[in-house]
Formats: sequence, C-alpha cells, structure tokens
Amino acid sequence: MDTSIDAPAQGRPQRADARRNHERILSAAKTIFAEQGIGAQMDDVAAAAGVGVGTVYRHFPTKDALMGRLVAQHFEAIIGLERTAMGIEGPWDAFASLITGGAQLMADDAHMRQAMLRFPDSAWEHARPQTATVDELGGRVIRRAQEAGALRHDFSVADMPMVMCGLCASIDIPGADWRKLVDIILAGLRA
Amino acid sequence: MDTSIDAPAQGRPQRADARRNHERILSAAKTIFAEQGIGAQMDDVAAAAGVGVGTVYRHFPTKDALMGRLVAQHFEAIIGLERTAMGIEGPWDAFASLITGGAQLMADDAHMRQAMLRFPDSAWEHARPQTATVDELGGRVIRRAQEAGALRHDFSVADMPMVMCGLCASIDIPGADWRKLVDIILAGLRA
DNA sequence: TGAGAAGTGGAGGTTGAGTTCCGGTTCCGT
DNA sequence: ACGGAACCGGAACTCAACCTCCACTTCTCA
Repeated sequence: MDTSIDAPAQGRPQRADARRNHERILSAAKTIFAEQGIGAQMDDVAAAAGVGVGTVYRHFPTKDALMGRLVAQHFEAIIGLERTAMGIEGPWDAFASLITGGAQLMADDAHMRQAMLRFPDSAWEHARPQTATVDELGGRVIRRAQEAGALRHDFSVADMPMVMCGLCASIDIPGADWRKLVDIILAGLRA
Repeated sequence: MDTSIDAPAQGRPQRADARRNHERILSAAKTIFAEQGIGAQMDDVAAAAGVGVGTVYRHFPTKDALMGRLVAQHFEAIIGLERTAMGIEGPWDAFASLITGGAQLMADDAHMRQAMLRFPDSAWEHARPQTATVDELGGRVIRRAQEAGALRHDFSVADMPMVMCGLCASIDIPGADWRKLVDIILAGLRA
C-alpha cells in the first residue's frame, strides 16, 4: 500500500527501521481497532506493534491521525470496488455490486464499521483525498444505472454514505442477517 | 411517566423534594443527552437540573443507570407508537407508521441514536421489560401486514432492530435525508 | 569505522470525566 | 416548635487515556 502520504514530503528519505516500524504500527492498529473498537488505547497499539508509545507518536502525531490513515486505507479498498463495478456490463448489476461489495467489505472488517459509525469527524479529515475519489467514481456508476432506467432517479452519491452507514450499523446487530437488509434496500432502489 | 421503578421498593415514601428532584434530573438529562449525545457530562446534567452532582448520584447510582432509564422511557414511547399503529385500519399503513414514526422519534433525539449505536449492553439491561413489550406488539403489527399480503413474508420482528439501527445511523450523516432512506426501505419491504 | 543524525522507548505529566464524601440544609411526624 | 432522618451540594478524589520528554540506541554516509 502506498505510504508516501505519511513519509516526509522532502529531505532525506526515512531510515529503514523507521519505515519498517511505520508499517508495523499501521498493521497493528488495524487489528487492535478492529478487535476493541474506537476505545482501543495507543499503548495497546504500541504493544501490538512491538514498539514504544513514543514511536507511535513519532509516526502519527495524534490518535486521530492514525485512525484517519486507516480510514483512508479503507476508502482505497472501496475505490478498487468501484473500478471493478465500472467494468461490469449491466448498469444495474454494476450498481448492485457496489452496494453488496461495500457491505461485504464492512462485514469483513470491524475496524471499518467502527470508523463509519464512531470515528470523530476530525479523523475523517485525514481521508479527504480518498473520499473525493470515492464520490467521483460512485457518481458515475449511479448515473449509468439511472440513465439505463434501472435506479430511482432521486438517488444520488450524497445518499451513499447514508445507505452504507445504515448497512454498517445493521451488521453488528446480533441475530440479524445484513444480507436481507441489502436485499430490501436494493429492492427499494430499483426504478 | 411512571417513576415507581426508580423509587425505593419499600420503606417510607420518598420525601417531596427528592421526588421533585428525581423528575427534574430525568427531564434535564433527556434534554442534555439529546443535545450533546453520550458525551454529555454528569456535571452538565446536574447544572441543567439546577441541582448538585451529588444529588444526581443519589438518584442514579451511575451514568449508565441514568442513561438506561432514559432508554426505557424511549421504548415506552415506541410502545405508544405501536398501540397507535394497531389502531390504524390499513395493515400496511399501520406497519409503515411504525417505521416512519420510529425514525422520527430517533431523529428528534440524539440520545436515543447514541443509545442504539453506542451504548454498552449494560445500559440496555435497564430497559428489559420495555423491549419485551416492544417486540410483542411489533410482532402483531408485522403479522397483520403480512397476512394482508402487503409486507414481505421473510421479514420478522427480529429484523426490526436491524432496520431501525440502519435508519438511526443514517440520520447522523451530514447532508443526507433520512426520510429518503425510510422511503427506500418501505419500498423494498412491500410484498 | 566512527561521528552524528535519526529514531526509539516508556516513565510520567496533563487533562478530563465519573464518582465519593461529608458538613450543611430541608422536610416531616409528633 | 423541634428532633432527627432524609436529602442536598459541590469541592475534591480517582482513575484512565492521550501525549511529551529526553536519555539511550541504531542506522547511514563518508
């Protein structure tokens, strides 16, 4: 995954051990936040990465920044989903794959759910560039489905977070089947 | 609203000022939590009730207990909604009023949303009796709509939390119109 | 290989929110 | 009116979590 965002923009390159630690922290943070949710502590992340807290703070100036980087990573996954969707022939199928795929992505990743529902806005700021791309590509998939007369015309990219957040919240409900909600929402979205 | 749950079960009755303060705290807590969400502080609740923190803790042993009592109150509101729904003639209209009304109830109350999405199970314990009734009445409304052939047959009471949580999460998305999601879900639920 | 820049670790400072404690006050039965 | 039980208030305690600081270690370049 591209780490250039976190590396210093100029000057001499990061030392090898620093680069290694950066990756370890990111990977540990993902696991820890997925397991313990937003309440996970920086000390835990540091321990899981086999590193001191000070090192974590050297790489990410604040907890928000660390969480933000994780959000950004997840949005990169969604961008991948969108590119795949754009390659699908049927306009409706492409759109449906976006919803289903997005839900599946969240179902597989507790951290992403936490991010969607509980991360403070301040953490989302760090993922601005990614969210912009997500909106741009998502908009295209939506427009194509609408032009084919398959998708409700009053649905827009701005409504995607609402739908995805809704699905996201439902995944954590014990004893509920989120696939049924995907089904219901897709049925409700058909033109 | 019934306060007997919080009053001591036996012994001499509460003093008049204590009873008065109990109500004031509950009412202030509702406002404060609705405005500020789960992050609201006990000191703020006390201030809004025109009372010291000590008094708040005399009436509710912990923040969880106070929040739990509020959750219970909200479920009582939902029970009211269900009774109203049972009086509506059209089986589908009755069901739709439940979804719409429940969403509206949550839209009006940030505390309820916080509770749905973020409360620890420990706080929900305080609302057990109410949730049981909610399920019982909700089940009747759902069954009636299904018997009339208006509602998908694979939908059950167990799916209600999923739908409501989904709606709930979407309400907090900035720039989104949750009424549209209600519309989409209802369209998807029609048989 | 050695100098010094870059990086590390983790004890402890700081802050903020929940809870306790107890001297003072208010209510109620006699 | 009065005694005492119940109740009140809010300063202070406690505890947990984020973040800082700096003595020490590791890497890199000449």
